[in-house]
Amino acid sequence: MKKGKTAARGVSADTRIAARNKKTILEAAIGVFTAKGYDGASIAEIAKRSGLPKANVYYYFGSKETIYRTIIGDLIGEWDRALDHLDPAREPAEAIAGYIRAKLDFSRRHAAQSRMFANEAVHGGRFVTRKDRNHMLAVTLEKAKVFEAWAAAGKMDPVDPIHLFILLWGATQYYADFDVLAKSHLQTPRLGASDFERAAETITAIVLKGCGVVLPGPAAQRGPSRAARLRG
Amino acid sequence: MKKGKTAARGVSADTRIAARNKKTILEAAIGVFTAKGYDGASIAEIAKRSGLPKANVYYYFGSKETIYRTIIGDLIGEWDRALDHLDPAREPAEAIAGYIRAKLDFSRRHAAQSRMFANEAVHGGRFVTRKDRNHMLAVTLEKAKVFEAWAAAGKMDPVDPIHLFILLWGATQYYADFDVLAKSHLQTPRLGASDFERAAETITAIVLKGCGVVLPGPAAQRGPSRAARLRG
DNA sequence: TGAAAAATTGACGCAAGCGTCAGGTTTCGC
DNA sequence: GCGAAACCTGACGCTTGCGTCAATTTTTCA
Repeated sequence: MKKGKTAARGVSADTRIAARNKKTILEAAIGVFTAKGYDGASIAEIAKRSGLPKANVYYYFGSKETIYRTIIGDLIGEWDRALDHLDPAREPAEAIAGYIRAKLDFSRRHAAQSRMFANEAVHGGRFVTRKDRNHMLAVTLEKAKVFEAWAAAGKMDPVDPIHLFILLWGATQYYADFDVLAKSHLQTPRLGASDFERAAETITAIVLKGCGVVLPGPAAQRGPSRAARLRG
Repeated sequence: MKKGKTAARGVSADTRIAARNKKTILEAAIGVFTAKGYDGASIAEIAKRSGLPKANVYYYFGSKETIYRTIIGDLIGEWDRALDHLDPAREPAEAIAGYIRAKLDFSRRHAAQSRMFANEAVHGGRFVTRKDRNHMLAVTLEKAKVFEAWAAAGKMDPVDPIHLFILLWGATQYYADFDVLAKSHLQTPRLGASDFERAAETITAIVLKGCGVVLPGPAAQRGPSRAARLRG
């Protein structure tokens, strides 16, 4: 849009100073955007937090929107990592458990970005590019096929894969996005490793059993997965 | 905080005109807050949407914060309705199924407020009063006890009740809060009744089975619930 | 070492937003 | 009908915020 002569230099490789400053600015921006939302965030505050004068922030990023988009774009690529766990070659039990744990772990380590993304989605994804949108859809559909393949192989119930995804996403995001509520419900001043551990156990247990996931191999424990233990 | 002589008249009963205008303003405000967030919303826009001059908005509500708090406060009371389903006297299968359905239904009918609340929570609940906070916690703990009672009675597995709650909340809120993502994943321009129906079926099936909920009565237990079929 | 490129910065123009106010009009109770 | 209360509103003061600019300092590298 804007293109002042001092606008960010786009593609050319960053010098060491540029790389450092950009990183500093983005980190500060994540904090401010997370706390205030897009509209509520001010460049002045981002500048103050990063210890640079406002004009210098504009030197590296042409506008507030550019900073925001950069962060969102960077983040979307990161979700993929957790999804790698859903590999069709693996057994669903360990794959799904791995995904849940990775997703929770990511939410915990990158709580601020998670909240930023949640905020963005709540407001309709104004700044998510068509490309990012398509990427997310493609990945989702690809992984949905994995669930279907497992079901076809008799390794789990034929659950609607998209809604299952939503359930997994919703349950795991909660701890980062609604941190303040989770802390209240769990009556702790801060969500610690043990809280996430317990969350992982609970979600994993319910989902695996709820989807009738068959435990693999010679493992003895197979629980009442398939044979719904209903009284006769 | 502020207390101009023309501030809202607080407790005194509203006249018919006051009631109508307040309602109009709140409805307009919900739309604006939902779209832009607290900081992004401007009184001018709320005024324009409600067809009243800005000064008139200030006549009824002393500040932006007052409007916002009013909406949030009104909403919190509404969650309780869905929770009424979790009555310890009922059988867990139908109680939980009823709760899931009621929660999804609420999310669907009050999507804007749901998103507003999500936004508020993401930003740390700046405007949720201590009282509202305590109320939510009390209600949650009370209902957690219901799950525990069912488990003690052998009607379901001893699942961590708080984390189960979070799973249910997260899964059901998703459709309202992250509407834009859900539409993308489900490849529909608009979430319709059938989408919510399918969501309810999937979540209910997974959670009931996953928590080992025993189906009650002599009624023939229909296997893995209504096994969700795969979409076309 | 010296000139070009990169980086830094204080100050500024302009727009939008919050909340106020004074004075007018309508409604309501009696 | 009439006075008081409720309601309405255009205009204004003041602050915050986005993005710009011109001028200066620092870094790079040939």
